[in-house]
Amino acid sequence: MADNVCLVGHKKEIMAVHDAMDVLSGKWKISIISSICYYNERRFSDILKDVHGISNKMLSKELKELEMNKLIKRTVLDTQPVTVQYNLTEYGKTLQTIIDDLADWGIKHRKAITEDL
Amino acid sequence: MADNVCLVGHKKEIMAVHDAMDVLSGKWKISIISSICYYNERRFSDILKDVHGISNKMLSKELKELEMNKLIKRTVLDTQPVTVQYNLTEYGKTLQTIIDDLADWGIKHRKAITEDL
DNA sequence: CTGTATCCTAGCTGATACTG
DNA sequence: CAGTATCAGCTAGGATACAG
Repeated sequence: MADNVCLVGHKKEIMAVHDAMDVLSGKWKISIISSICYYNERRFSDILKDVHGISNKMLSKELKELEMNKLIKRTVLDTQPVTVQYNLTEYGKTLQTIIDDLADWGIKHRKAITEDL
Repeated sequence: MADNVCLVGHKKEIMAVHDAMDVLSGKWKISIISSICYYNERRFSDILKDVHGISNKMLSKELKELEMNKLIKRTVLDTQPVTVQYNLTEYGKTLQTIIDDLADWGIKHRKAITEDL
């Protein structure tokens, strides 16, 4: 068949998407980021409630990974008992567009599947 | 940017993101979609090469799920031997923005991590 | 070429309980 | 409140072989 159309290829874009997913993939990460993102700052137990179905173990693990990837910042507040605050870093905030788009798409998708049954 | 107008909460947005991720999560789906998306149409073996690291078993499984979710269309061509073409459906094309954003972000992220070491 | 069918293992994940 | 520890089941995912 004619492969003359695609001589150049799109390896770069596909790899870029892959790179992005390296950091964001998994069942929970994007939901966690969106929780922190929409509220600006969020505590452990808040996120636990926001992200439906996640366990404390998973949340803890995912937050660590996001922190390692410099997407979120963890701040321990000197209260009694201890509270911990999570914020997006400046770098994490660059994901805002993607989160917004996903929210938009999710709303349309929810409509699509409920109407389509 | 911060739309903290609503003090009550952002459950709706977070749920919407969650809904979107229901369909898109997993290690491979978004990469597969981006492959089909950038080339308009793509065959099984093409995607196998595009998406680095995926096995035929996984690809087969993920394609089925994407088809069930009406994001892609599968067309068997009457050639010898059989070839199968995958395209985004009109619905699948609504993901284009998200894919583009992810590609953009992925490129920046690649730069960020290579400079940061 | 486009898949299916097995087999097998690492690690993801939930449930529950526990610590500081 | 913010996690950690442990157990046990499930599934993602690779390797290989095979079928239409």
